[in-house]
Amino acid sequence: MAERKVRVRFAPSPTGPLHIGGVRTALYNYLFAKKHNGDFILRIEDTDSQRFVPGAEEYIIESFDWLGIKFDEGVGIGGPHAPYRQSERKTIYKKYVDQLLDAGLAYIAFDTPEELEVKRLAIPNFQYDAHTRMGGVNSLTLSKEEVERRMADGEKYVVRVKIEPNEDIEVNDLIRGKVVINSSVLDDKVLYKAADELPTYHLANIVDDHLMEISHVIRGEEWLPSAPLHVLLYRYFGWTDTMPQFAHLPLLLKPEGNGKLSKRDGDRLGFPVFPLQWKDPKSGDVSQGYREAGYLPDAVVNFLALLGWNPGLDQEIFSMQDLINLFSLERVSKSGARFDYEKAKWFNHEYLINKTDDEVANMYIPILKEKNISCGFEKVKHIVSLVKSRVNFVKELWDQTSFFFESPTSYDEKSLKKRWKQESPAQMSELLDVLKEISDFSAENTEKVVLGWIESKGYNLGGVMNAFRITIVGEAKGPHMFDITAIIGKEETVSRLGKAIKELSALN
RNA sequence: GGCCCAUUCGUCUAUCGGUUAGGACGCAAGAUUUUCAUUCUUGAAAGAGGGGUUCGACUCCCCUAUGGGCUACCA
Repeated sequence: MAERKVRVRFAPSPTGPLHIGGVRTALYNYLFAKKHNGDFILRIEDTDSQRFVPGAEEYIIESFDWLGIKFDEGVGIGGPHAPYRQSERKTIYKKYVDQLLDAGLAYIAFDTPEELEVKRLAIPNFQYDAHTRMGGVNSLTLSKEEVERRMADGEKYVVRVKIEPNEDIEVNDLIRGKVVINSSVLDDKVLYKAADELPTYHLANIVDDHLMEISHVIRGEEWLPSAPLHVLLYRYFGWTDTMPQFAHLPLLLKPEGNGKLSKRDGDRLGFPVFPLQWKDPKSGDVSQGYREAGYLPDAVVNFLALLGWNPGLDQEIFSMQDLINLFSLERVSKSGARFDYEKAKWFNHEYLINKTDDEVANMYIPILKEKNISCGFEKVKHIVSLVKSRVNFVKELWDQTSFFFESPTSYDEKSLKKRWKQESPAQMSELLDVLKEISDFSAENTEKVVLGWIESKGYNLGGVMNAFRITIVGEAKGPHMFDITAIIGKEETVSRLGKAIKELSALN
């Protein structure tokens, strides 16, 4: 095998937001390219003018930008094989369609979609192939003059590949090994539509991969059945020497139930299936995105990388560079992977606790601003350091820290029942007096004084501290009590305690 | 229906003929803690079924079952 520069591509169709499965496909392509010092190309396959959705292309680019997956060439970047948008390559495809036509490897067909629909209904397992094409309206059954007349009249036609039956076609898949399909089960696929002067996926894909010198085609398993058609096309064009190697990735499946992961699963089970939030331009429906849900891009990448691939190590946390170093197609699994949202959350938690307090504070400050809370950076940083390990997402921080900024407006029932005792009001009153006398309100000093007081009185440590906690936090949760009091300060501590004594005394 | 692909704990997976079948998420229990968490320890939990091949199969082959994909003038 001759040495060939690794060049791979991600070729989405701009028909909507990028599905998380597509993101994984792109990620594997990226990892493979970088591992082999190759190029990663973004090609937009917009050959279906009917399904084009405005904004989808921008969405795709923004998604990869967020995830830190960089393209070397393609739409938005440019490169030696521009243009990278298939709709801008019409004239290129036309030339290759004609080449096939001239060689007798493809033919022109005038059958309308309606006529074909009738046949499909009437004939079981109907497909346009060697057995049925002579019953069609095409350049094989019509005279040359008739074909020319119809074309001159502007009649809409398509170009179909002519597939010879009874031949076993081998596809060498890097993940699955040799896959053999008999050409008789293939149909004469449409390669080109005169109506919009655009090729279909199959033709455009082969021509572009060849022209762009793609060395490996890494795509979803849904393409496996048409892979034989693709190797046939390489053969028809005489490009077998440089035909890329194929690797078909297992699909991402629903977390529960049957079928592959879909947009609706996200809505139903309450998790994003798209990298970024997407607002459908037609319906106005908004779909959740990982970014908006509070995920860290590195966590998403790490999680996705391990969904269908495994380096064979016990380690699970990998940086992008680790993934690049370790990645290999041989270690991609063959069976579909069920999407596990719980594990995705765990990955985010791991990445979050590995962020510095500075980084987390910077992510948290905008959320505080939204709540009209202004607080110095150092103080936010201190608070974050105390509770960071408790959350999976930055936005969950509010739940764990609101009492640092606002005094409790109510007291949690369950906590009261369990921790607010008969003697609590009296003890809290005494504590109030003790606190008022403290001048150095640092965590260390306050703790020393209060614990000393508890001991001298012979009170139960847990009993006092838990009641105290309820008066300050509003419930039985949160970090070390004296860290809290030091942060909110003496005045606020005394005020909250006094207020709670008043409100809670009535209970007993 | 036809064709293709797949099948190890609930989930993601390791194992590439010989292991007490390993790890992680989740779950449960315990420890730590002034609370809640975190953390730590421990536990339950798997080779779809049936035939072969072999001294020996999770691992190789066949059948069945199940799951998935494709079957458009969509990608």
